[in-house]
Amino acid sequence: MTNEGGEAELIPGLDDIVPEPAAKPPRKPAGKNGGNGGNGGGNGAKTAAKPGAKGAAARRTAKKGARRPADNLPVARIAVDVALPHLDRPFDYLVQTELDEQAVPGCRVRVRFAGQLVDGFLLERVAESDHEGRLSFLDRVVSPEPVLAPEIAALAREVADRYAGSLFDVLRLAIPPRQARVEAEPPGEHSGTEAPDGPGAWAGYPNGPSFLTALAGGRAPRAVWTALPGPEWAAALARAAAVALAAGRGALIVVADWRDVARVDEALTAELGEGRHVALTADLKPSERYRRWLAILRGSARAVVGTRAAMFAPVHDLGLVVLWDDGDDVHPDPHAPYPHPREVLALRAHRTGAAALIGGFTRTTEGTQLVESGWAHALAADRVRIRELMPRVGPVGEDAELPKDAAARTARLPNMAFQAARRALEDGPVLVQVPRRGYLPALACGRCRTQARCTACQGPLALQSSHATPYCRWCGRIAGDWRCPECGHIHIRAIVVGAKRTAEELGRAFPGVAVRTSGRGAVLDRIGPQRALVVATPGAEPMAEDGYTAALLLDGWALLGRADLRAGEETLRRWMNAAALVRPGGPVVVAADGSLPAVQALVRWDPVTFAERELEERREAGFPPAVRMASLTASPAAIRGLLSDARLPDGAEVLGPVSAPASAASAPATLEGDAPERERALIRVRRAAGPALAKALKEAQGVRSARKAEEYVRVQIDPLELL
DNA sequence: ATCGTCATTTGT
DNA sequence: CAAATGACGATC
Repeated sequence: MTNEGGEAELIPGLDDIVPEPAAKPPRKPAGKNGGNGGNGGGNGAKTAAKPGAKGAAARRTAKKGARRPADNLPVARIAVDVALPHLDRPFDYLVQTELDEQAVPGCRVRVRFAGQLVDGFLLERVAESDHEGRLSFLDRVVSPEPVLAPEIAALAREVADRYAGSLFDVLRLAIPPRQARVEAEPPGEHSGTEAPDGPGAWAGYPNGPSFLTALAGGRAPRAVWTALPGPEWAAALARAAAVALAAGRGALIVVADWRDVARVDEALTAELGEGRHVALTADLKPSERYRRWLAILRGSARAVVGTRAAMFAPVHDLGLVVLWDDGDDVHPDPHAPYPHPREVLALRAHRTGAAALIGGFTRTTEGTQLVESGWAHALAADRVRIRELMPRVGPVGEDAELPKDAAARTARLPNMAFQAARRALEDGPVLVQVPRRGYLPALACGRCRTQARCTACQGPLALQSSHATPYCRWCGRIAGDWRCPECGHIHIRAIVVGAKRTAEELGRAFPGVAVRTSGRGAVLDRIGPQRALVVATPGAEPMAEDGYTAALLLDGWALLGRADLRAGEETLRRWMNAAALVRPGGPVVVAADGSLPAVQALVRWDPVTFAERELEERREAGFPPAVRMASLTASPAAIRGLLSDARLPDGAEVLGPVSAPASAASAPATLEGDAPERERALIRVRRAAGPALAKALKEAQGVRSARKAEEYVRVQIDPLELL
């Protein structure tokens, strides 16, 4: 189902998003009947002729009460739930006459596979099988509900191939567990949709109205969106969804967390009324989750907003896919094969001819790649409008003057931030963004808590292990002779730079002001217009009803100083997401050196130029997304084994293996007591070789599993953490 | 987990 | 030389 040409439907340069042009035709189009209702199906005769097998077959048939294959399309192709990569292909079974009606494409089945009963999905019914040997009958049809829609089946295969994973792993992500009781409930009825009038929040974007017009016309415009600061983004998304629905198509919106789901849900209710859309979040009870998912499957809900698992929601006649804040690191699914919604939604948009809208307040390098390849258009407001809505950002460097106020000094609050907050607190809530506790072990003077810094380059000091000598995270210099520049103390200690501690200290610096915290464990959704200090970790900032009067972005060095390829991009994203909650023109104080590119981008509210430059640098350095990477995590021996089996594409570069970053090593919760030494190798190829790389790794995994290699190598395409 | 295949051993 | 045993690999 592809679309006729439209202005925005450029496809050039789409190296890896676009699959091979046309999918290969299904092997045996369900043409004619199997015919001859004899035992054992089409190829049974050969096997039955063997003397030994004959008696056994006869016995089995007699015992099972002489099951007979269905007259029409007696062969079912089944995707079975087995973990072995080399078995990632359909297996054919016979459909007995009793199950003929229920065994519909997409239904859940149980089959006997290699001696045991396993779950499976029925992919299609065909007239005959290519399989040489005897076919087994289905064990049973779990439910005739066709939970695996054809689009999702094809998508899941594509996603599995893209990520060197297996089909069933993807299906597990795509299809929620069955709830028999919910399935039996009568489906609700819903009304049609009228076209919304006008572009609404899209009026602020020069290309906005044309995007909506193309969407309304049933075309497939694709855009990478840089949203204006403020709360309007949710309404804009709801309006786009309403336009898709009015054109008779469905809409799917993926966001990062439950609070964004709630915001978009609210906006959809305002736009569409009740009952035409559903929200899918991870915290729903399984029954409610399945109820809503079934409403989508059955076509009674045409618009969906949800977190990452919703990317596979079986929306009918998909007309629009949206990913909000595509740089958020919670988007990629933590389950194998670790698909990213940006990729999955792009594949879906392409497959179904749906429009695509990917973006946030910032611009990711991946989004920039999509624009530069011609896959999507840039959709941003003009500078005049941006200036009207953006906050007023002022950087304060590390050497900034500290306030006279003793409490504010203790809170490590630069004077400029202290004064700005004090003024802004007279009009309403002030946001204070602090890095997550334990985000980066920071060292400070054991007496006055002044940040410990490298004497050579001013970089942050850190400890390799708890009893080692501190070293500089920037230049690597060992700081053996550290002395506090403020008080002369010579002992250094780790400090907890966390929301809770900062909140206490700020409370003392601003006596009489309510301090509220939002972070891990207790995340606030929104707060009122009253004066308050709101201390939040990145990503947990509550929305303020009329916007914050000011924001303090503290400890920028901790974000920027991370040894991570994406440190700059990610820091800017977190800053902008917080700063976007501030009233137009409101002061934002960022504790970081004003000459840094990320700080400049924030001051000018220009994430696009920043991302373009960043992508250019990655291109020169050979890093994603300019190239495609895969990571292999396992013991060094297993990694070497896999690499020697893999026929890597030309030009593939193997980096490592070196000892794996902590999160990569511990990701799948292994119950084994002593962890085997985990190392990680990276494979780098040019983007065009991405599909070949995935294929090679998948095949090598298959070879290993067929050979019963006991150690499993974790393969991840596009790993988020690189350094 | 189980079944079938094929090579090897064992029994006549 | 046939029957029994066992290793291996595919798994419909």
